[in-house]
Amino acid sequence: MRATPTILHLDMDAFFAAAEQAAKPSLRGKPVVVGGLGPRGVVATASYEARRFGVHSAMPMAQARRLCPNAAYLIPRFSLYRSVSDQVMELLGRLSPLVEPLSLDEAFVDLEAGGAAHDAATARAAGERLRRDIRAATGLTGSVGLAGAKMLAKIASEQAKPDGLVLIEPGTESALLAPMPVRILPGVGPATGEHLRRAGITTVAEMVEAGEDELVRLLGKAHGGSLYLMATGHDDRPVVAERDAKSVSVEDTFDVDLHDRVRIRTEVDRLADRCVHRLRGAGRSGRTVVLKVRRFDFSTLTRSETLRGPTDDPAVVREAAGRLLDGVDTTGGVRLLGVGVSGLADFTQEDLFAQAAGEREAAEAPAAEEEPAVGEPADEEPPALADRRWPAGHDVWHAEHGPGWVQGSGVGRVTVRFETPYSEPGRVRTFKVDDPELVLSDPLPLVPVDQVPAPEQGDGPGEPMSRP
DNA sequence: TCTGGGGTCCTAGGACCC
DNA sequence: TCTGGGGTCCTAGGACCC
Repeated sequence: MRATPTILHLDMDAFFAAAEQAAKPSLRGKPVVVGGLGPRGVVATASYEARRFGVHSAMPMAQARRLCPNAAYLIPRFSLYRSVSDQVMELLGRLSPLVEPLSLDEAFVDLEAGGAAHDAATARAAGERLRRDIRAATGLTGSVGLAGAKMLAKIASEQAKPDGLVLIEPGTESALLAPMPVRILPGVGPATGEHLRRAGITTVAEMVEAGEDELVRLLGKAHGGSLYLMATGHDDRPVVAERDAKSVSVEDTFDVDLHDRVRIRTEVDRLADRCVHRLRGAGRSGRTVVLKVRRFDFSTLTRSETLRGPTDDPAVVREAAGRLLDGVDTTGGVRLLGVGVSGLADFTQEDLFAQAAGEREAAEAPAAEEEPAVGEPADEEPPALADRRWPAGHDVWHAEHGPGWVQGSGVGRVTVRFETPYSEPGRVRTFKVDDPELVLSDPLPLVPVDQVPAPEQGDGPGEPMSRP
């Protein structure tokens, strides 16, 4: 806990939904819900317009549709969000070398470490300038919290939402926290909240009153102890940049439960391959393989196996996952399967081969097969025109009408709205799904590249996304 | 049409070693 | 030979976060 409010927490407002509204003028001011569109999808982000209908993150999509039938329902486009996030993180990096991203849309910054602020006034100025720069570079709004500790900076940004800034003056934290519900503290979720409620504790003040020993008795040593510190406003956790990932995992929830043992096995194989693909993309290998199974009744189990040494060999991970699956009863059906690798090490199989093989005739060996980039489709035949998918919200290009996005598709037709981030709301046209004039395209930058203010020094605000 | 996907950290018991 | 204790690794599950 420092005496100056120089820890900054940035949280972008309704990030995925706001990015879609920036990309699609016809959706601005309207309810937008981003999430999984399948029968078991959930809401990732709801725009503020949709929140007024009671729609919120993690809500089943079916429930959201009942509450807000007229919203636009869109599939997440992570490539777009990642590129906007890169621009935002680049702006944070100009404030300080100590930037700790928490997700695509959230980060802590230690302003003091970067010399960007040394007291409340300079911290506030830096926060306001950051908000202006983010809006200029991305067209989106973010909320800023400033305080002398991480926890309080995060609470401040929450209070600042949307599109605001809140600074908590050091010395005022205890009074501020006292009346708040226990759920405000990071680490108090549904279970802990209920636990505390049964003990008659509903506010932060009551946690302080209960005392450390009582919280430890109720919640355990580590959890109780750290929550007592939080409740009393003590939080000395430093801002730490760039932590290495400790595990990599992939999982799929199926539209309908799987019963067929052979099918379950092939899905596990595919998940193992996807997991290894991501692992290798990160230049890592791992020693422990984890299989996750969620059954028809939502009960979830994991089985793990630790190998003799780290691997990034898909066949090895497939076989380990397969052995683990052999020990799992799947009668009744399986709704989710997952494969993960932990115990990560910093080398890949290629390194091992290179070491083992020494300098053995690189020219003689066939070149390693090129892996497609993470998130991109493998090197396959392009689908036949009639088999192409038109995901809702995806950008397209039409030879005659230019850039637009998929508003919907079905019964052999695809509906496209022709507009761009910089245009007026556009017109809708409908085409056959096999129209050769129509192709999927990459997202456009939310702000025209030539209008992004140039940085004072150093690199530009990230690569502009490619145009079709 | 009930409940995603990607992570982190903690606890607790048993094996194993010294 | 019997008994005890501590440390580390592995496995499984659960809470929490975005």
